[in-house]
Amino acid sequence: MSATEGGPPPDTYQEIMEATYRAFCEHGYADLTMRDIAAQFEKSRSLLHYHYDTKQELIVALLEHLVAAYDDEMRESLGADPAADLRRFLEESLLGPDAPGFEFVEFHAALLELRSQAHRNDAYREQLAASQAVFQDLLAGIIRSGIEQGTFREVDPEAYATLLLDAADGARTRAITLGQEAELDRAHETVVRQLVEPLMAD
Amino acid sequence: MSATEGGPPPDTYQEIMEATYRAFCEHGYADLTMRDIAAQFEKSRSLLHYHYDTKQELIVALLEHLVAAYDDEMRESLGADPAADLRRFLEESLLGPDAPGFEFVEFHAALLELRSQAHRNDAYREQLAASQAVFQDLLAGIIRSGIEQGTFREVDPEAYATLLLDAADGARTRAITLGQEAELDRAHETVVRQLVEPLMAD
Amino acid sequence: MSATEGGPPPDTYQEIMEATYRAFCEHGYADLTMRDIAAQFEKSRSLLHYHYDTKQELIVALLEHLVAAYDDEMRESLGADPAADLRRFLEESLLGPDAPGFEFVEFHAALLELRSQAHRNDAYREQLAASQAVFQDLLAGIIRSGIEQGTFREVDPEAYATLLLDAADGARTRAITLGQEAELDRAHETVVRQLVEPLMAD
Amino acid sequence: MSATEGGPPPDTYQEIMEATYRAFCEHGYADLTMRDIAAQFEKSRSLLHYHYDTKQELIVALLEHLVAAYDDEMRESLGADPAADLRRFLEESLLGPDAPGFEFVEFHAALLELRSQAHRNDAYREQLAASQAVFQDLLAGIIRSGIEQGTFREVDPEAYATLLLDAADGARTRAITLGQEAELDRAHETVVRQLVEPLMAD
DNA sequence: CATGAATGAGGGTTCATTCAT
DNA sequence: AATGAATGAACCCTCATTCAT
Repeated sequence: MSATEGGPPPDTYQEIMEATYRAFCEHGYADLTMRDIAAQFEKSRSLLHYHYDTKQELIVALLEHLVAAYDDEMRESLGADPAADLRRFLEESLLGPDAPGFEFVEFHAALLELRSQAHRNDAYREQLAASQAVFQDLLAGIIRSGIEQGTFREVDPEAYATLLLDAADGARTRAITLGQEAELDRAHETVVRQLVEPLMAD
Repeated sequence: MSATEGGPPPDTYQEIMEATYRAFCEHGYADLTMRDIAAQFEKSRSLLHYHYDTKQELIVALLEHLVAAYDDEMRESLGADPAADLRRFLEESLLGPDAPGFEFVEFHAALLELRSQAHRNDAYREQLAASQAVFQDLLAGIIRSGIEQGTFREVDPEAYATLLLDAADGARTRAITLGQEAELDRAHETVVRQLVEPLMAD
Repeated sequence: MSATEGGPPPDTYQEIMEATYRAFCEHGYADLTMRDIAAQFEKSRSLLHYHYDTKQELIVALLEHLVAAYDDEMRESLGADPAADLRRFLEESLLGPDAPGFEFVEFHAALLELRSQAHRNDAYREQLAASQAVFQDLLAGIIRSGIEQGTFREVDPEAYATLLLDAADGARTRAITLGQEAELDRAHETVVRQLVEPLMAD
Repeated sequence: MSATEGGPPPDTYQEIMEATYRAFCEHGYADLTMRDIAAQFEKSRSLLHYHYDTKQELIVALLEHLVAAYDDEMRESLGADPAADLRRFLEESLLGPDAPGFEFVEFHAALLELRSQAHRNDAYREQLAASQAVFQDLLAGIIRSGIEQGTFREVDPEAYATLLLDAADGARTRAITLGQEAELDRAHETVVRQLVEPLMAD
């Protein structure tokens, strides 16, 4: 971070995050240039560098921004019915949120590009690990609740949560990379049948 | 393809594929330059362009090369015991083949970078779809055999094969991108317990 | 100069000069940025521009500041023994003043960078010419005294002063640019033997 | 050096050196950009980077080129009369060579800018030290010859050569930085009177 | 006086690709 | 078949300076 530390003023921060997000979805990560981001931004390209010394720093800031937003949203979405929570989560994860205007495929496509760089990039890796932990904790919590309620049979909540996330992520990655969006529906059905239903007690 | 159409002479072809593969594993896909590939190649950088008009064409040739090799290998690996075949496949998929010198993590890390480009790149997408089909057919075949033998309970072989591949791929992606290689073992255990064992009849 | 014309208030002026001087010695002239100077300054970067419209103006102010200080110091250092004065001057010029904490090499290295810009920069050139005149007058005065006293043989005081300054400056430049600080001692000896001793009457 | 090592083809090498030299004299060193050099070059800017990886490498190549040329020229210029050789050297050094079209002031001004960077730049420093050694050896050789012939009185040839070079360099630097080209003539007279004439035997 | 925010004009370098032989 | 030479389009980033408060 530059500008004597402290980050951009709130308005500008919002504008920058939104511009970066739009450019991220539109161009993906690999081909994303500072010019692309600036083109989505009302102010100057220099100002991006004034607040974020490097392109990577800006991208990391976007990740932090998104992770924080996810985290907030997740906490609110918990209901009293673990089975319903689980289903809702998988729907959002594979079919996308209802939110209109959310570019599910574009965003996840770009995110996959970024994730593919994480193993060589400490800053990205940390943010992605945090993001993963948010989902993991949420799902494990739901499963644990279900077990305690007697709704779910006894499984290792952490391991089962991971399995669900991996299966959903693998399917999403496949559908997006191969351009087979219809596979998202099929995968959703399969995961529900083979991983959620067997989880129900009795 | 350029140069009298038909591809390089066999020796040169081998050298180019090997050089490209080495550079691919070493630099990943995103940062892979023609220079990097040429550096692994005894002949000149220009010669790469003589045989393959564009960088993308060369990468596609590498993918074709790899897919063909996989395909051959897969067919030979089928045994008479579907449960054992399944286990072996998952081991190779998550823990890597026994083959010494195979850089499992590096290769899959690079491959993920490439896959993340596929949704915008028809040529990559086709090759990756072919590769996916090879695995899909193999696994579905194993499952179908198991069902016919009575070893496995009745499931949709295609859908179940996909689920297994997705779960394994999701786990591999997670382990590699987050730099948590130990997770490969844990994921392998979970997949066997939650997806292979429940498949067994009785 | 900006801001109601007349320069910064005395305290701020001192702080700015000291900050500029420190940055000048630390970074040299060529790589000196307003950021570097501000980093040595307690107040903000903008304040520098408030008091000095341009970077060049600030550097010129530093030169004026230094020349004035030299001038004062020089006048006080004159003694009654021209030969001793000459020797002392050459010692300071080539070996550095006794003053601890004076970064002889760093300062002269930076100054040389600045001098190398003077032929295209009127403002720098004027300040450096003034500085040269201070030394020239001082040395010529010493020599003239020596001749009048009969200590020195008859030479053109102005020309001989210039020769001494040139020889010392050439040697200092050589030692600093080539990183051969030991050459300063050798050059001092040579100048004394070949230019000071032959000056003595008899 | 890039381009599989070995340097540019001779024609291109000449063109690059000449373009770099012209740009060096025209813009000086501090403000010299790769674009400035390319503007003096018939071919593309990229080609400069093809043969010389960095700007610094190109500048070093120019220095090598110039030092080699100096060296050749110097060896040929030696005559049988040490006093005449010395005079001729000082004339060239302070008044410039007869060569029409040689931009004495511009070149030395730019060179001074570059020399002022040498103390932080190993590559420059090495080249400049080599250049200094060429002059030093030449002058010391002349003086030694003169002593052996009995033309000059006995002095330390190395130290006296250095003194001559330093005095000439100091004067040239002064004249150029202060924009007082007339001082070159005066300095030449003074050096001859105070340093060459006293060197003559008897 | 004093500041953080904001800008525009470059500057060096990289890279896939093409050309000439 | 094979090569070294050459190109042009971009890209990230830096910096002095100005603006609004």
